[in-house]
Amino acid sequence: MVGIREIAKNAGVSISTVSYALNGSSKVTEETRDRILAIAKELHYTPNIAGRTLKKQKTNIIGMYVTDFGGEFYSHMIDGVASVLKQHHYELIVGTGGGRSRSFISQRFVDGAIILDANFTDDLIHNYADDGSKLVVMDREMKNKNVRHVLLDNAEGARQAIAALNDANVDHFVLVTGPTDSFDSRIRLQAAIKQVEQMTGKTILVIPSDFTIAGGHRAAKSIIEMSLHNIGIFALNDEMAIGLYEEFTANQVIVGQYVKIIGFDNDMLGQYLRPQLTTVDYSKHHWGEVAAETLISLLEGDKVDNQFIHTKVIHRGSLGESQN
Amino acid sequence: MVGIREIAKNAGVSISTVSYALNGSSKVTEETRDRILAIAKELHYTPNIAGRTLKKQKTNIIGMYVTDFGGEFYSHMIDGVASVLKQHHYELIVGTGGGRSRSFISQRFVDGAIILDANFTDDLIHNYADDGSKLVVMDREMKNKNVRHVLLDNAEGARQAIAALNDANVDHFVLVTGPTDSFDSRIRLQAAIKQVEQMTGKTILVIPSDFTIAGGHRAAKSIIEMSLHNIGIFALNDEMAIGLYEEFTANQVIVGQYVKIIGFDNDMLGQYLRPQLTTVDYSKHHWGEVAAETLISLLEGDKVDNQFIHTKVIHRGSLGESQN
DNA sequence: TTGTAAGCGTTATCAA
DNA sequence: TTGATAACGCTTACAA
Repeated sequence: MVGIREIAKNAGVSISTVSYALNGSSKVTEETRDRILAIAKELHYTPNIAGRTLKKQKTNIIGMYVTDFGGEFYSHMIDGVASVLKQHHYELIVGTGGGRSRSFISQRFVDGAIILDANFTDDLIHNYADDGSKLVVMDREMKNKNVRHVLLDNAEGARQAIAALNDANVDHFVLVTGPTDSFDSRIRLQAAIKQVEQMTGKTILVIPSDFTIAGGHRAAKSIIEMSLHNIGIFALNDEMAIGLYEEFTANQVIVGQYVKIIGFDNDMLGQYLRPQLTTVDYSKHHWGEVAAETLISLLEGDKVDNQFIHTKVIHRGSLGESQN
Repeated sequence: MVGIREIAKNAGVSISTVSYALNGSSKVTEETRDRILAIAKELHYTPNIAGRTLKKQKTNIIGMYVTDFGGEFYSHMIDGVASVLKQHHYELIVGTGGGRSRSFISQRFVDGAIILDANFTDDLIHNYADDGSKLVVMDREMKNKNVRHVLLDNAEGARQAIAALNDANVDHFVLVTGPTDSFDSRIRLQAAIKQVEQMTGKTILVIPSDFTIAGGHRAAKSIIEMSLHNIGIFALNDEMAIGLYEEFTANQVIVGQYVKIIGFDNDMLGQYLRPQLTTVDYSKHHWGEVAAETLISLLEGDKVDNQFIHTKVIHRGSLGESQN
């Protein structure tokens, strides 16, 4: 490990001069700066971040916490986060709150964090925030001076889904839910029910499920047993919609005709179903960008509000739409 | 930010006593320890990692670098890495070498790193290693005292793929490659050619492509134009195989009959094709585990060799196999 | 323009 | 068993 002392010795100057030179201060002559820079390069000098952090009390690193690293879901979002942070000269590290790396927040290893991770309880987040950490949450509502939420407009998406089913002239509305402890599921369900009631007054059947493909299988079995006609299913996420497809197909129930399905999330797999899955979409990249911008405003002391991300329906055929 | 000084003041002891108590040293009486711990808790004390790092010259954090966060490919691998690191009390952070976070390595922000990221050049990795960083690479061969590679046995996988095609009694072998700068592609291609020659002496057609779905489309078009009969295609990754499927299907060429396809990687999407894609599989989770174990051995100064991960063929129907 | 020295929060050596 | 103090690598106010 070569540090500024060694460079100073080699250059025949003091460590402060080295520090000034390295940080581009105008206090040193161009000549000494060049000399020092050359020596630093020759010695493969890289600043020790621990030393700097200790002094500056700031790492310029942002932590992002996700429940797991699975799936393309997070991919675009993280890209969005990273692109904005880069512009503002922040570095991004990604971890999962399940590990101990969440302690990076309280240890000030990160200047702030973006949380989309069920491993964090609300209480824990409040504790961090009350100790002064600046946070953005993407999977829950939260009211705290040091926290902002950047949320998908789940209610809007649910209303759009119901409207789309209604446009497809279904007679029965079936809602397949996620787990009860899911914030997204609760909001989507609530908004969907309300929308059906306001829009149509038709019957609503709620099938509790769990956001998984297997959950979709089970839901499809229940639906088949009831042998209703002309039903429209709003699967509160696409994974379950895939499960529904698989089970219906196995039972010769044709999606888009006897049963109409709309999902939520625009999972890539939906494009590989036949007919392709109609779903509620939103830009994950944009969501990430907004989260990052919000966190930076928070860090820089700017006034900033909670944010919402808009949704829209992508029609692909599973409501019986004609495809071009 | 409450530190050990403040705790010391509250407890009426010196900072060193606090440090001992906090670190569970047997030098302090149980009584004072308990008192100090209680005060620390009350004050919401969390150790400042920069201070500790500066003193210990060790962070207990491992960095993992991936090209992008996309897809389920990395997901299982990272899980494998994380599980092993956890056992050894290391923390994992994940970044991409495209950003500046790769400087964490030279800055000693991480004790070691696992690299599976085309953003790093071989030279850069050598530089880090020559400066003393311990590294494991998963996407290239590398000979350096401080580096080990943990690689997929690409050659074995390619031989298995060719053997499977041969068992399916194809007359022509078509190889669809990845980009020429891909290490995986080069090894797979080389081993596949050799295996065809040794096993059969039949004709080999190599179609250069790029590991993408679009590349698969283009390759399929070339193949259709040639109107050969009874051909077996080894797509050097599954994404291209998906592209092949799509294009063949659009041209009424039935996969598993007129054309037989085997892929590589066991991408999840392969299960959604009809017939399902036969492919060369390997455990990504295990791969990650081995990489982590290798890095830890390297960090602890244990003697450790380069490692290889085995492959096997999963038969699903795209070679015309009968499915149960 | 350059140097001296204090201080960031922690650990660890040595003395008491 | 506890305390005083140096040290880790860096930045920065102040002195020269």
